[in-house]
Amino acid sequence: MTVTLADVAARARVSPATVSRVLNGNYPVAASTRERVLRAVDDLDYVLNGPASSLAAATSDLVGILVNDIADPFFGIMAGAAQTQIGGPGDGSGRAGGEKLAVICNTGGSPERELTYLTLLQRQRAAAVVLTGGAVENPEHQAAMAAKLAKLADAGTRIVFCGRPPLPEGDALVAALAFDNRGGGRRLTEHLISLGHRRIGYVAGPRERTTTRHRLEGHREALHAAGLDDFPAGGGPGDGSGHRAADDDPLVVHGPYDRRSGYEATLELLRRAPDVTAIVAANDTVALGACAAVRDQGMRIPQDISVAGFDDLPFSVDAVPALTTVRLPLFEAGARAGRLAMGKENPPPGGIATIAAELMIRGSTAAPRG
Amino acid sequence: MTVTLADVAARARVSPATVSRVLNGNYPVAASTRERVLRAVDDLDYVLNGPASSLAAATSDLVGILVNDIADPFFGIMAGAAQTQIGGPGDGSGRAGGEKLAVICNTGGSPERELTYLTLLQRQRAAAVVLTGGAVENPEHQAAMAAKLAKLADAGTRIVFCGRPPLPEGDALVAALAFDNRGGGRRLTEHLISLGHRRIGYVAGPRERTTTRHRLEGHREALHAAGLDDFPAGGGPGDGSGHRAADDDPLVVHGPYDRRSGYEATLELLRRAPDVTAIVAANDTVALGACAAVRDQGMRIPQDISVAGFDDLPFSVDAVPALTTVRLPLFEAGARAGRLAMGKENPPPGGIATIAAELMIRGSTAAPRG
DNA sequence: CTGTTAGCGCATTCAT
DNA sequence: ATGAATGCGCTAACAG
Repeated sequence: MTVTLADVAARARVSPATVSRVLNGNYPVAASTRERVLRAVDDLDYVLNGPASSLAAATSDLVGILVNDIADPFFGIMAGAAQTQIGGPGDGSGRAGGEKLAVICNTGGSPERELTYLTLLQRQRAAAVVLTGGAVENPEHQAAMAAKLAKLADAGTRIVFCGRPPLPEGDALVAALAFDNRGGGRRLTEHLISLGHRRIGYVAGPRERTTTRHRLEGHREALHAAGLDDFPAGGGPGDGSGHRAADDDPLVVHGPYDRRSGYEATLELLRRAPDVTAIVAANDTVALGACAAVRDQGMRIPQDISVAGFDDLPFSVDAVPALTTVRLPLFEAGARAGRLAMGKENPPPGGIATIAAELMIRGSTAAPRG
Repeated sequence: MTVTLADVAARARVSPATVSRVLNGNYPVAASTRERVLRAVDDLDYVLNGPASSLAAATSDLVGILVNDIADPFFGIMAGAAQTQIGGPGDGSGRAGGEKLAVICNTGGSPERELTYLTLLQRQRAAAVVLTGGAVENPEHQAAMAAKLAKLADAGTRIVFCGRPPLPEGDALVAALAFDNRGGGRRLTEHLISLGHRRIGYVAGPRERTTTRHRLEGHREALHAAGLDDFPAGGGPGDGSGHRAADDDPLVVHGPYDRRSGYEATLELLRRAPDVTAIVAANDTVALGACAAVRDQGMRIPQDISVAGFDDLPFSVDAVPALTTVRLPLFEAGARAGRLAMGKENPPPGGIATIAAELMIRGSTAAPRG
């Protein structure tokens, strides 16, 4: 019924071993033989049995890409970019040669699902795993992740972090591409301060996420430097003290990275502190919700209140007014992560590269009135 | 080095077969035995070898989800929804039980890559494949797809179409969920006509895509019914005659489904026909570009010109003014496709279900000026 | 309910 | 440059 490598060998009048060699291409084979085999493959419409070859070779051509939320373009862009480097250009024949199969796994931001996917990928003997987006800063989960990743690395799976800082104990990694969330957050708030804002609301992302913490820390650094913080700016990375401080700050509200959260948090912020003249959102999607809330309260952007986002997703430039935000080179980072996963590119020195964030000043921010 | 099922069996003092049975859970095993095995699994930190079990069982736990562009929320939402039904809720242990691994494959809208991915999935002996989004209407490609899908189906892979019409010869399919693109497009243009618009520009998607064709056909149906078409409304589905007609229509411009295309096509439309009072875009992303172009020309929306989109992506309600569009229940459709792929839900009668599109009238459309 | 026995289809030694 | 033989780790009959 199903045609196997042996069938191809028979038709090409060679041994199975030879067929295997031409298919994998990593061994010298006479040109004439190769051609005969290839013809037999086409004639028989043969498709390699992936599980069988993975079993024999003890490795598969799967590359996993873990994302928090694939419906969010932030992840979609990175994942799509990574896939361009992994899937290979295709030879146009639809025949599928030596390319890898990039598989995007949607964790929904849940630590459990993240681990489950890693186990599934481990089970598949994945060639590489790319982890995107902020990590959950829970000691237990971090330990479990470190252990799991170490096991994957042991089994020969390449590990790449993209837009996420490496794990504290992370030696089992090929490379990490970390976004400069803190620097971006700082420059964004500095911009607002330089415009004359003194009371700035902050709609933060979910707690216990590195992305959330770093962006917020950058914000507070800028406030602190300007002497605008009623609360301490928090300690160094990972000491956790920043959380308590932020928890007490009435100008900071936490919520998920979605539009609705931005809307509601902004309403709450406006209630708590009607004198805020600017609102910084954890990302562009949240900022869109913030804009809607501001408008629904009868205020204009930026005349009555400035709003800023983060990421510079494609729709941000089309917001009205266009959104001031911090651009992250998501596509480039994703592509680079893909190349690292494929071993096409050498890891950065020290295993970690920090990717710069660029302030994009547009129409949604302006000097406060009066 | 690597722990195998035999090791677990030895430690649990049972046969390998028994371990296999508790792991797969599809066979009666005494509770006490099961517990012993499970403990051994935990003690040894055993992870099933996917390739080996797929080889032996002649099927894998992979489910492929093909999308045109994962950076586009249109696909991200469907894919994410499908994955919620496929990945399983996870048992919170990170241990990975019987769940499937949903893998999202980004074709970039390229027919070759689509076929390549199907071959890769076939190679992996995927349990199911979900194809999302519009299909390319190229006879050669359609034939190749039909052949490939038939082979997959033969090998026991379940096939589900989501937001895409089934193939003409498509019998090798479990189910198709098709969006009512034509009806949605028609109602949208009817709405514009009822508002008083007579000259309506249309920014269409790429040619040779079912989605593009159906939406455009709906538009032209509405025009025709109102006696507003200078050109024939095109024949029935698939006869291709609609294309030629549309090609000659100065009020229709084709382009990719992205913001930039919307911007440029709108400029072109405005140049060709300065008297248009409304612009219908192929989707919301394109509509955003159209809005930007309209504004850059110094015109106001909707006072000077109305703009409408399609899909009702999350950001559309936050556009200013909020975008009139056609809502497609992307999440629900994706989830249903996921359930169909898992065999959790029965296929619709006749194998195909049409999913209704709902007109969302918002601020970006209004009556033309006097 | 559990153990025994055979392969699943291929990549790789080792020969030649 | 090619062929022959071996085993990857597991599941699925088949017994018991």
